[in-house]
Amino acid sequence: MQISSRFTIALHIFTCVDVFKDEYKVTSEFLAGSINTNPVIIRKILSQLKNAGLITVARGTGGIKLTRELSEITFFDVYEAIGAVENGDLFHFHDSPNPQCPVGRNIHALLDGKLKAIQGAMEDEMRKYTLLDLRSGMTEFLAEENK
Amino acid sequence: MQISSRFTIALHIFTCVDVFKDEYKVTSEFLAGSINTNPVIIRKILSQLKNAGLITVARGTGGIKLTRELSEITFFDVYEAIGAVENGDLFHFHDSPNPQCPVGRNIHALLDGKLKAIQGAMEDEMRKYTLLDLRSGMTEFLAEENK
DNA sequence: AAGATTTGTAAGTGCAACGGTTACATTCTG
DNA sequence: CAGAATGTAACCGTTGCACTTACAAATCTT
Repeated sequence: MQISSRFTIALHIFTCVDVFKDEYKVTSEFLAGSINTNPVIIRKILSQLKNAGLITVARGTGGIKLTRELSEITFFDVYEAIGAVENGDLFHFHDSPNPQCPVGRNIHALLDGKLKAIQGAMEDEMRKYTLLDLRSGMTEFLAEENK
Repeated sequence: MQISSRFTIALHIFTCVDVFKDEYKVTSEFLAGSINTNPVIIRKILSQLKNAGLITVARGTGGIKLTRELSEITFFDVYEAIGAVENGDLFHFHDSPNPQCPVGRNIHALLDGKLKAIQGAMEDEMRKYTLLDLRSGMTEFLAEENK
């Protein structure tokens, strides 16, 4: 299993919004064009980002605005907003191990801390990258193209 | 999305094999009892662990043996054996972003390294835990129960 | 050699999430 | 009001997961 493409799509959206904000009206239609998917998919993701308080979306007129600086939004914020992982648990624990079995009734408590540490390592790394990193990286790529 | 319960089941299996190896014949049936699932599920997972070279399984007579010391098998080895993540990629990248769009044609290259770093942080943490840690943790839990 | 036990595997079921799509009400601007 | 955009509900097809039944292949015991 993989973490939903909604996560990478969200990052793609943020990049587009900033890159094109002065040049085009960045609507769900426009974004769907760059991402090559359906506008409704985009709107659903925008909805999640809005509910998480990362952006505002203007109805009718269209237009997406960040509520914070690019440097103040990390990959982790986006990952959380998207709900990329059910109940916040990366690992799916098999339910109801046999309580009659000594191993069965203790395995959950035993594994829990270690699995949390593993997931935590991933999430901590996610906190290191901001949307500003993404934006400046894209600027470099585009400059390279225009050489 | 979550990482398949086959991963936690595999860890459960390893724990049982070691805890019960002198006391019972540890068959797929026996394991299914502790884990509370179907023997065929267990056999499939055993098959993957075997293909990865972590264990040998005796047909007919039953019996599971590790090919290395408990301390020589990490959570990462198990995770890899199980194929918990498609193509080895934790993140699902939306396919075919629009190559006509400057962002679309560069987003993949831009994100790739960062996503790999995030996945790498998780996998490195996985390498820190061995089956021996699991075994000794279980021993402690059981000692606690018998107090 | 026969019978019992166990693994290996194919085939099929039900379910849930994902990505996609159509359709339409709602909201805002001009 | 007309036009443009978002918000959502409803539905589809596909895929992977967990589970189950069934049976062939391998191995041990007697």
